[in-house]
Amino acid sequence: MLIATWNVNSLKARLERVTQWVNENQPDVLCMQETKMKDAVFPALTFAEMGYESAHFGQGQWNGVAIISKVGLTDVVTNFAEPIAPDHEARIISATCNGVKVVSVYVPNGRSLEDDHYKYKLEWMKKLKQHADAIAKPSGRLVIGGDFNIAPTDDDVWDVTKFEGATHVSAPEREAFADLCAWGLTDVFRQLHPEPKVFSWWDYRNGSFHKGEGMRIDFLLATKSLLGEVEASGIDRNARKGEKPSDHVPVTITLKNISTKLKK
DNA sequence: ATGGTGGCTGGGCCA
Repeated sequence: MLIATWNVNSLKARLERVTQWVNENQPDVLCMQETKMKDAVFPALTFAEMGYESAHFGQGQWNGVAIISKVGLTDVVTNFAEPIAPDHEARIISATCNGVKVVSVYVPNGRSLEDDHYKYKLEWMKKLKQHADAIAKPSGRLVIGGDFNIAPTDDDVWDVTKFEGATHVSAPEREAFADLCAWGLTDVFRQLHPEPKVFSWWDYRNGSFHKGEGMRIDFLLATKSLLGEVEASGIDRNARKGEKPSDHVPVTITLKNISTKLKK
């Protein structure tokens, strides 16, 4: 079972790149973020023709998250699960796909350490942990995929000295991420790939991709009970090349056994 | 270089 997460930075602008990547890689489940569209224009039919069910939680101009699956998609929850106070933006959607609880998240950026958006980000991370608790037990089969807008360690940033006083690397953000993991989640890519300076995002500006100036801020976090089934994890940096790329690339994990039963 | 690029939009915000 191949699960992927990808901040597509506008599904309208990225649809051709996304369908091409899906056709080539055939993920069983893909979490998307920043679809930047209303539910009414989400291209469900396009994905259906490719064999995928889909669920989208959009708001329009900004944010928007989705899950597409070809191994079943049930129990869809938009926004945080009850009784958590709902977010005023479309940043989280959950579903069950082939016995795995899958959550697609777009964690707030934070903007700057002084900004109210930064407090909102930290609060949002607390609520994400509550959400995990509401829909699964730490012993359960849960994967949270998404753009966390947090680089957990200095190894996840090209040059941390460029980030003094900035978001994404601050101690409170990293503590919030560590707290979420301490609930019972593992950053699967990091577990399998200890090497530093492997990134999932590069700024469009300044030729950042060409210069290797990126960050690893997109993750698939899995509960312990799934770790024994993990065969592989990857970051497809090729997706940052070519015409009209997103500034993020897909992150993937492969779980053994549990999808083949559904495929004829 | 107080810049740069890209995606909303339709001027300026957001990332």
